[in-house]
Amino acid sequence: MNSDRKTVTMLDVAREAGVALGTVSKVINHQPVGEKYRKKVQDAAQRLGYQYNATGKALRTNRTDMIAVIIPNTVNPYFALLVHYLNLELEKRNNKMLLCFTEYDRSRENEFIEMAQLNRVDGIIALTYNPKLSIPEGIPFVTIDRFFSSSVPCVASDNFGGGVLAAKKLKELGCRKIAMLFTGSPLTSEPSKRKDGFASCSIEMGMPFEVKVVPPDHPIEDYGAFLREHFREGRLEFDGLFVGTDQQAWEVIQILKEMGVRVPEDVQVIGFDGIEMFGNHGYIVSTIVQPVREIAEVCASLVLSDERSRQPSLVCLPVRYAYGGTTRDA
Amino acid sequence: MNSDRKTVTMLDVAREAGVALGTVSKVINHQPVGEKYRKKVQDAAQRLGYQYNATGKALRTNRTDMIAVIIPNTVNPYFALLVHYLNLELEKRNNKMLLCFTEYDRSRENEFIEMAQLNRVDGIIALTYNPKLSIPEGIPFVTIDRFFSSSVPCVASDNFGGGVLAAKKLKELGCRKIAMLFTGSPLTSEPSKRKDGFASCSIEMGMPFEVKVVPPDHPIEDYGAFLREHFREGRLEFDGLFVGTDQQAWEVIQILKEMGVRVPEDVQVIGFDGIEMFGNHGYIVSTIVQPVREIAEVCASLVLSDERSRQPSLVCLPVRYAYGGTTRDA
DNA sequence: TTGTATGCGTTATCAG
DNA sequence: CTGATAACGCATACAA
Repeated sequence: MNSDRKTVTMLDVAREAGVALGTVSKVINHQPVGEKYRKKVQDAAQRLGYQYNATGKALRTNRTDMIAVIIPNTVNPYFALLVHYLNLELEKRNNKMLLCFTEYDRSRENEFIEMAQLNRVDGIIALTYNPKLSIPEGIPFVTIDRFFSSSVPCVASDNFGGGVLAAKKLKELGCRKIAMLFTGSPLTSEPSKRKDGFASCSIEMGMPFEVKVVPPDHPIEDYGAFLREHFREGRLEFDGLFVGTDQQAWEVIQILKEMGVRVPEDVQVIGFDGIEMFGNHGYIVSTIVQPVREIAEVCASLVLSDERSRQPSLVCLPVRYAYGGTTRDA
Repeated sequence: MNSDRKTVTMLDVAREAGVALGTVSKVINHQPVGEKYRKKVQDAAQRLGYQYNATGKALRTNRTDMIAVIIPNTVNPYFALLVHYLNLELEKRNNKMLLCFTEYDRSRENEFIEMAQLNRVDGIIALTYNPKLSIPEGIPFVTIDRFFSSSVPCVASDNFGGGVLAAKKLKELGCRKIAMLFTGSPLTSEPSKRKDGFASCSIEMGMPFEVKVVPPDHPIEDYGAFLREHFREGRLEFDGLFVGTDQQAWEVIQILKEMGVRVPEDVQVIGFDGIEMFGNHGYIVSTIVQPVREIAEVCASLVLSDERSRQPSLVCLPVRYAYGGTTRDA
């Protein structure tokens, strides 16, 4: 019964097989080796129950085949979807994923970056909120939805175009006066362009509109207050609403219900993100859908790319509109 | 401009500080060291921009402070919540989380276990579906909802008790004939006890009941067929339904709506899990709530425990009932 | 092609 | 309390 007396190393396998250590390494790593040797090594490895040790390789090569993903959490369905596809794309490229949840804590964001470096991850993909994020130099770093500098690639969907699309769609669906509700982060992030596109398009179309930006702390209460201000004689001043995210759109709809405003009869609502009930049971609101899969693919591809120079500094991916029951285009 | 010419090591710091390598290691690891030496080392480290390398430590100590979590995905809200709390508890104990998504693929489950071992994780927490899971010997292993053997700790909520609670609640809410819809995995898993508790309690209470178990492939279609079989003269035979999971309960309710059966007026529905809309906006159905936080806590605590022997082989955590709009106890 | 020897950065032992 | 030195398991340049 010699169980886990001592861990079996490549050297042990080499001795057992009657070959040299280097030969074993080559067999394990699928490098060209004489067929007889290959078999001898494989047999010996089998006999001894040899198990490869990735920490040795990591130390030697300074590569871990591991990418750190830094994200607020996975409870938010959009983040869950993003993580899902990121994992898929990383796995496809033979990389592991080290997941770090920040819970929107800015100091944690920096701590995780530090931790990831200590653990010698091969790269970092980050969706963060700290405007003063300390982005390391020597390691591939890709951000989602946050532009820091031209040397740090940022991947985002076409937020401006999404805002334009929402405004157009509301007009097309017969709206006469529309509003956008947006929660503004202090950091001018890519998502803030949603309101810019909305405003720009509304002006161009000659559509009466309003944009309400509220601070990130209590968005829903502030949205409620705004809506009540514009609610007179049992009627909402707007017949079309574009809300910054699907979740907020859903929350706004709850408020509207309480006010006795019907959706989509009295007011049509469009959100942003493309969240589906349970991931595949239809959109929870009419929405501008982010191309999550493509975003993940570009992130993985960029962070693992050898070409560190001459990388695009901002990648914008196209969005699309989808019906979700809160507009009148069934 | 000497940027990343060469990575700074403890030896470099030792030389710069004029002390020995061992001393540097002790300072870094907060071991007792003369105050003067400590300062010298810290200054030198600062000056050189020294950065700790965890791969060296991993090789030397064979510990990575990393726990692998193996789970189908994070798109399912219940899994998302579980991962959320697992991460919290692991982080609290100074461990990193290596997340592996199986997408219910049984061979992948085993591959991830293999991968985790190669990477020398300190332990594995797994929620899997392969009855022939290859559980390694030399590494702490904790399962969720699946009992394999008394040497592999399993953490689950009190599924039997949850089934009892659901039956009791339905009776209490005035039901006269009830049914349980359950998706059975080929592996007799802990969750299957939900139906056992339901049946046992119904019998004891003298409540007419039925249990419908369908294979995991097309649960919803089969549920629909079952419901239509028991739908005669515009009326459902049951006035109370207990469904295996919240998601399935939600899907069943969609089917009932299409059939013209009103919830909760005509039939009351109770699910299982305790899924909330966006994690904190109220339960999506009336439900038996799993103590997710406690499950995560016990998992983390068990997998990191030194006492490998004399660990409980099955930990059952208490559930509770919560109203979610699909019963008549508003 | 195969074999040998060295070093990756850290921890731990053991003698001062 | 400090300092020199030997592993940990692997990859690779270089010699055969």
